[in-house]
Amino acid sequence: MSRRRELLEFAVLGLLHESPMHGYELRKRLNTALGAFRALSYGSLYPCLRELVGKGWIFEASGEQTGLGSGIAELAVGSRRARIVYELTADGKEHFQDLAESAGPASWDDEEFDVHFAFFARTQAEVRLRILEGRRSRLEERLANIRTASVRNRERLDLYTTALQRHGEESAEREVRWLEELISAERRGITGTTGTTGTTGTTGITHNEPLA
Amino acid sequence: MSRRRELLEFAVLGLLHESPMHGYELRKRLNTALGAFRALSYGSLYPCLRELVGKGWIFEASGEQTGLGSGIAELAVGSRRARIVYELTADGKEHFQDLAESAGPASWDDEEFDVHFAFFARTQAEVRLRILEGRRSRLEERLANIRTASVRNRERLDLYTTALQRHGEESAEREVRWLEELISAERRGITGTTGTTGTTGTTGITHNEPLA
DNA sequence: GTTAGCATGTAAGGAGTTACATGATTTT
DNA sequence: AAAATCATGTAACTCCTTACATGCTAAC
Repeated sequence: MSRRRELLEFAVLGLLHESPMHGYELRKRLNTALGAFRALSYGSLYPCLRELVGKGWIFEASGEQTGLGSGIAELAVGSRRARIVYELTADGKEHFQDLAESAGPASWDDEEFDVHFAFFARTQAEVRLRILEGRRSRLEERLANIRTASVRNRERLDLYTTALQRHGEESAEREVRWLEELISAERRGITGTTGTTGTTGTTGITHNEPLA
Repeated sequence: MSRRRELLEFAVLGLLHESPMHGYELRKRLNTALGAFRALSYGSLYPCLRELVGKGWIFEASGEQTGLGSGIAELAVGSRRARIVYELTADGKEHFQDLAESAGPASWDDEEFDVHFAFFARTQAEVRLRILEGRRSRLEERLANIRTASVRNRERLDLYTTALQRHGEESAEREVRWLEELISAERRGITGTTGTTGTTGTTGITHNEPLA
């Protein structure tokens, strides 16, 4: 199973952890809230949901919504089309915790980081710190590369390339600062990241069309 | 042909426009300089090169590098492995110009924008302006979405989600400012974007591991 | 009355990554 | 002497997007 697919499963479990949802809504949330899945198609989502059901991590619950709370799934008798609402099972919750707690080098990547971060509220403080630090050092590597490159190229580049390079450098710098604030807040045991003054680019969030 | 593949072809033509290169180096440049192709594999690149040759946009030239300038392709007799150096044909140059000049809504997307921007030096001023403006309004849409969303959610979100949202918002704001500077510089006819003070996130550059 | 949005799916096809194969050369 | 890097390629497998099919409901 591809890393991307695993990430999708993780994200779905995370969203369902907040509250039960049906596919359509799930997709909307994934498209808007998480940067990684802008442009996720049903052709990806529904098969994924089926698999999660098969694994016993989620189950189909009824469509409570509109009229009569029939209680059983499949067809919401009265009103709109049968909405299949998915809910986490006990196993699903457990599996989600495992995933949230497992932070490796892959988690420092753009997409993974965003998803992990999105579920920080349900992640252990210790793991949060590890992820934030891993992410920071990843960005610092990048910064180092940019800098040596810009030294190496001295004058050789046209103005636009230079502007782009600069832009990237400053973005990375700001994100490092942002992370540093989060890290020190985390170290103080203060989850209250109220200020969040300096921010930046690569949380990938900029690439989102947030909550429509 | 997928949009992504077209973008790759565009990027390859653009890089070869600067100077002839062989596949291995081409890949390095794509992985580092252009954000869109971090993690491009040979399995994608070589087939792409073959197709470009087939279309008559590039051709295989000799591996001048090490020893004897044999002049003919295929095997660099003396030294290292036969390096196939690719070069643009006249048709290729023309086609590249066409692509560089064609700016539609797709060009406002993250990846496309980055690639287009990378070749701005060989793009008409008029087109540059159109792309920058398109990109800006795209980002402004996003900003509007973020803002209405954060109003809608008032208090409902945990601290991390809020921090993330904020971070995204500020990133987008900075990039808009960056674009604005570029746009006004462009309007003044001054290509000299010397200052580039305010920058930000989503040029996607932050997501790069620039020039190794 | 018609368009747009809600809601769930399937099938086909393309596209790209992964993994493998090979071998020279430079660095450690 | 080994390991890393240069250098080119192929094949299979997987995955995802695209497009289609269906039908209800709300808004215009």
